[in-house]
Order: sequence, then C-alpha cells, then structure tokens
Amino acid sequence: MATDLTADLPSERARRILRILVEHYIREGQPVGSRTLSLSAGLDLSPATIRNVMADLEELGFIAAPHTSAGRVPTAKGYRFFVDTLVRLQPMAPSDVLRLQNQLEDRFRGDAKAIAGAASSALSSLTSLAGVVTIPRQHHATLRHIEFLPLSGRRVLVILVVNDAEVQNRILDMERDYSDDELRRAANFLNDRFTGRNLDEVRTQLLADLDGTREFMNRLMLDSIAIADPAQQSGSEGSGYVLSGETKLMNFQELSGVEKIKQLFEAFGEQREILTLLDRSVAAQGVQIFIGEESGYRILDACTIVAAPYTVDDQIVGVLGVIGPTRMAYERVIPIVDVTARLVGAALNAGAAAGWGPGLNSDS
Amino acid sequence: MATDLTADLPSERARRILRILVEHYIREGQPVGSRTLSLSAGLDLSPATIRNVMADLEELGFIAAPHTSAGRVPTAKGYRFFVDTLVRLQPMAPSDVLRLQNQLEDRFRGDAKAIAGAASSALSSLTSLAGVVTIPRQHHATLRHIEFLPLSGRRVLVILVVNDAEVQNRILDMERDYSDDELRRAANFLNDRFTGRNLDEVRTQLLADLDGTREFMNRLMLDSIAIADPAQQSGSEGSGYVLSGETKLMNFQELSGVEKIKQLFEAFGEQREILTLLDRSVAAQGVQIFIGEESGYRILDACTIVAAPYTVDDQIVGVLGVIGPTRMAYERVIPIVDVTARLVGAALNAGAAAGWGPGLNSDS
DNA sequence: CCTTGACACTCTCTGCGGTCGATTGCTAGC
DNA sequence: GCTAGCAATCGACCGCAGAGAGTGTCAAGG
Repeated sequence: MATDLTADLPSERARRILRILVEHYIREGQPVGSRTLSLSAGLDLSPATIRNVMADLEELGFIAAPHTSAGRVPTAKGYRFFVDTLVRLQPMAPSDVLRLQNQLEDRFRGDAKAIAGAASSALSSLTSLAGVVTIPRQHHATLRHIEFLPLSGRRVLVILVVNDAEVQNRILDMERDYSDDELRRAANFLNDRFTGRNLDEVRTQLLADLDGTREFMNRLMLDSIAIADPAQQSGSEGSGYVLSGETKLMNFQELSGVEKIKQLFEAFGEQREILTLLDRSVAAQGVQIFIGEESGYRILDACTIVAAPYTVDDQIVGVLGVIGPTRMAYERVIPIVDVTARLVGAALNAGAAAGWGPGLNSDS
Repeated sequence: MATDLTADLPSERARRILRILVEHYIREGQPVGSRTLSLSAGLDLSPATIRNVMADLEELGFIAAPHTSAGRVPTAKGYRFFVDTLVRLQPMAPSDVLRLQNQLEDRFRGDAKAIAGAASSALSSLTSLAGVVTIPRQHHATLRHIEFLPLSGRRVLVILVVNDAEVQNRILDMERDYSDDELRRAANFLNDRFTGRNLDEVRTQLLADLDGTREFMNRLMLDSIAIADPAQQSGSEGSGYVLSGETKLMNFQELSGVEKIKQLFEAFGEQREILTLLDRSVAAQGVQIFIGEESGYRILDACTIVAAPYTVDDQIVGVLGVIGPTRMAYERVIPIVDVTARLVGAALNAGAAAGWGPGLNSDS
C-alpha cells in the first residue's frame, strides 16, 4: 500500500516515526497512538497519515496493537531494528565514568571476585536494572603461591594464590597416598619454578614434562593448577556470576505478574540458563543485545539482556551486562555496559590501568 | 458475657475452638466462620454458641474479622497463644531425618559454609518456605595451618586453614613493613606451636604473651587469628547467612502484593535486619518464634520466623531457621527446625556425629 | 499520488445497580 | 447456659451503559 514495500525495510519517514514511537514508549510505558505522534515535535503530519504509516509498520512486524483501540507498542523485531539502526547512543557522563572507575579499582587490586561484585552493583545502580557479571576465567592469571595440605584418606587440600591476592582452594581426591614430604617437595617445585608465571604457561610446561621423571607427581600438579579455572569449577562457589539489584525488576509493570517474577527469580537462582545465554556473547566482541524472544528462553520473553565480554590482555575472560524489560533505555544502557566492560578489563589488569579518561564511549 | 473473663485467658472450650480455628485457617487460608467450625469434627456445638465464644476471643485479641461478614482469622497474638500452648507438634518422619542427616554430612566434612548451604536448602525443601542459616562462628575451630604472603605496601595476605579443610583469607594492612623472613618465622611459630589447637585458646595464649619479647609480631598474629570469626568480618563474603528458596514465598497470597514482595527481597539482600533478628534467638536455647509484628520490623509484619541456634561443644555458633507467612504449618515446621539445628551441630562436629536416630524431636 | 479531515467502529475502563451468599449480632425461648 | 431464628451487613459477581481513546476507511483537496 505504502512507500517502500519492495524492500522489507521501512521508508525514511517510517523509520523516523518508528524511532519516535519507540522512544516515546520507552519513556512512558504506554501504547502510543497516532495523535500522540502527530503532536510530537519533529513530525509535521496529521494523525491520519501517521495511521497509514503505522499500518505499514505493523504489517512489517515492527509494532503491534495490544487491542483494537490502544495505540501501538514495539515488537521484539521493532526493538531490534531500533537498536541496530535507529538508536542515538548517549555517552556516559565523564563524571559517572570516573566514579565507576574508582569503584572498580579502589582496594580491590587483584581480587577478581570483588571486582566482579563491584561491577555488578555499579551496573545495577547506573541503569536501575539488574546487573550481572560472570566470575572471570583465570587462564591468564599469574601464579603467586601454591600449597598442599594432606587430609585424611588420599584427599589433598590445594591452596592456590593467583594474581595479587586471590585465594582459591579445593579438595582433590587422589589415586594413591602421598607422604607429607612428597607434597612439600611438589609445592616447592612449583613455587620455585613457576611463581610469577602465567597459569596457561605453567600448564603447558607441566604437560611437556609429563613423560619425564616426575610423572607420578604431575597429575597432582596439573589438577591443582586447573582449579583456578571457574569453567571447570562445578562447585557452587567459584562458578557462575554475581547478580545485583534483581529487585529493581519488580518495578516494571510488564514483569509484574507474580507468577512471572517468580519464574524469573528461580531462573536467576539456577544460573544455568542465564549463563549459557551470556556465553553466547563471548563469540563476538562488543556489546551484544538479546531482545525478548530472541534469547530462546520463554522466561525471558519480556526481558532484554545487554551484554559485553571483558578482556585481559586481549583475551576474553568474562561477560557482564544488565537484565531488564524489553522496554529499557537502550540509548543510555548500551554505553554503560560498553564502558563498564572496558573498565573491568582495565581493573583486572591491576596496576596497568592508570590511563583511562573520557572519550572511551564512542560506541560499538 | 462469657465463660472466663476474669482471667485474660480463654476458657477450656474457647481454647479448643481457637485451636480448631487456627488449624483450619492454616490449612485452607480462608477466614473461618462459625458454621464451618460447628461442622468440624470434635465440636458438638451450634453455630450460635460458637459465635458467642468467637466474640469473646475477638475481644481478647486472639482473632479478628477482615470485614463484617467474612469469618475470623487469627491475629499475631492468636498465633502466639497457639504455638505456645495449643499446637500439637508433629515429629519428623524418621526417613526424613535420615535423609537430612545424609545431606548434611555427605562430602562436607569440615567445610562449614557448605554445610550451612546444604542445611539452608534442606530447610527450604522440607518446609516449602525460605530457609536461612547463618555462617557459623569459628571461635571454637581448630587451627590447621597458617601462612603469610607479603603484598605491596605493608599489606599482608593471611591464609588460614581451620578444621578439616576450610580456607579463610584476608588482606591485613599493617603499620610497618615486615620482611619475608619475619613473616616466615611468624608462620612457623604459629604452625609449630598451635596446630590442632582451638582458635580461642590460641588467642588467649597470644594475649598472655603480649608483653613478652615477641610483642612486635603479636599484633600480626592476633589479627590473623581474628579473621576466622565472621562476626568481625565486615567484608561481604564470610559474614551473614545463606538463604534458600526465597521464591517459594511468592506462592502465598498474603505476601503476594508486588510491593510487599519487593521490600521483603530487598531486606533479604541487605541482610542487616534479618541478622539482628536472628541474633535475638542466640539468647535462649531451643526453637524461637517471631510472629508478625513481634519481630519489630514492618516488612515482616505478615511473616513468621522460626529459628533455633545450633551448637558445637555446647557453644552456640550460629542460628538457622525458616521464614514464611504467619500462616504456616507450625506443627510440622517447628520440629523440622529443631532437628535441623541439632543435625547441623552434629555435622559440624565432623566425625563425632554418628549416633543420631529417631526420638530427637521431643520438642522445645 | 500523497495528505488530510471526517465518520463510523471497536475495544477497554469505570461506575452503577442489583442479586447472591456468607456470616454476624441479637433476642427470645428451651 | 445453650440454641434457634431473624434481620442486618458486607464482599463477590454480573450485566449494562457511557466515556474515552484509537483505529480503519473514504472521499475530497493539494
């Protein structure tokens, strides 16, 4: 019927209308009618004309009407088009960047878990949504100190200090008995030879030595190095993510059904689904956005996840982001997630992160 | 008007009616009318008579009517009287006790945090309410191993292994520099002299030595022993409690207002108020119950907390319990909390907990 | 060919009135 | 002291009508 049906894309004018509609809906949370749009600044069209355009947009699947006489709301496809091509990103205020930076670096040097926690609550308070940060992988971490303590019955307690001051520990079930002396020698060997080295290097080196004389100890050493990697850590503590400000999600009517909220919170508790979803954004660099149904999880139908991987030495070690309703302030949230990811990477790089300033937030 | 107004206590008959009313309301969740009670087994009175008694009970403050024609519901005072004198406790099934015991002891020997987590989720799944367990204090714990690692700028990383295999660590800011050698000697001193000893003993001993020659090292040693005590641990990790099954609370209509749920969950997140409330039950032994307004916190007006301290060597080291609506199955919940507290104590006593059987659940 | 004003239509929301059912308090009688 | 009966009260439910908001469509005008 209208302008540009040959392509599947809306005309220039339709885009402008779509953008204003989405922005308006995000602000007000109410279906937007033709009259409201007509009065909106920047448009100089009558409601009737706008109705025609809106009919086209509806046919293309960008917007939908809850019922006959209730204006239109964006669909997931509409939000997708909006964030991909229409949104005008709003850089973070330099003062906010500075504060965030301080929050992440202050007194946390080297403790990755503490940084993740701080980042999570910072994300939440900056966006008024739920913040989520995965515990960083530690392949890249440097070995600081290692210690073995014998327990009863072939069990050995491994204590591993990595980076500046991060302590990991786990109990290993061994295949044979080790004497106190053996354990001490193994620890000494590792400490003497590998302190200050990258855990990845340590592992490779140990693997290379595998057929050497020390083979019998090697199994113990390999296993103990491996505990620093949260990916393998099925235990409750180290794996998973830090979530903050979940309760903020209860403020949004679109999620306010008690039953929905309950399922959402149960999913947060289980962690599994959220984690696999976050893992998807490890693939690409930059900010990734999963809108409503796109996530593939029914529970998140009314939610959007904005996520970005963060890196240390150009290696991706984790993902962070926010979870909120599809109707969120994308233009503010996207830069926040972007900048936070960079600052977390910088903070993890310990001392090396002095030189951050404004101008970070160009965009993806 | 009626039977026993001289005393502030209801007559025998009134008590029976109150008990049946409370039990019925707990089961059905709907205001109970005189007709319903009249039909109830065990009572052989007409609705009119029951109405008279109910009027008395209302005057005494045990029950209240939501509105003129809607039957009665118990007040906080009514529940209080019910749990104090009317309730007929229902012992846990021996099979449940056994399963619980296994859940707590399996593969957790020595790791207090893991035991707390297991107890919390066990409480939640047994009661269909939220389970809560404070992280146990460690005064009583035995020192296994200690280690100091120097960090940059007068900071020292302390790693403390207590009990079987529980690792605690913290960074201490010291007043002067310590050389590597000093730190090594301090650790050796503590390990040689105190391994296997109670942390309390260690502290007393160190205090006694304070005016001796080693004074300069003593500060470091005292501080490092102190980190095992979660009460002093203001940091996020060790302090506080483990909460499980919060989402189950969303099932109850009396808490179903989104705003109420939100405040409740925010209180859970803050931990402070819940903790001070739980601390109150450290005073007395046995199961403590805080019903509705009794807690003193508005947020918990519609909630009841059933809590019991748990002990190691007859010393109270923590509190556990459940949080639910005032309308909960007290007769089942109270024994469950009671038994769980004993089993957690036993599990913390590591190997010494073999001999538990049925017959635990006499009552408070 | 696009835009616009006009008009009829559809749907939700709100308030009103009425009925129904549950329960109470009260009083008179056993 | 207990009980039966009675009027009164109140919430839940239903149907209905009117207001309001927004749509689709159509014919007229640039």
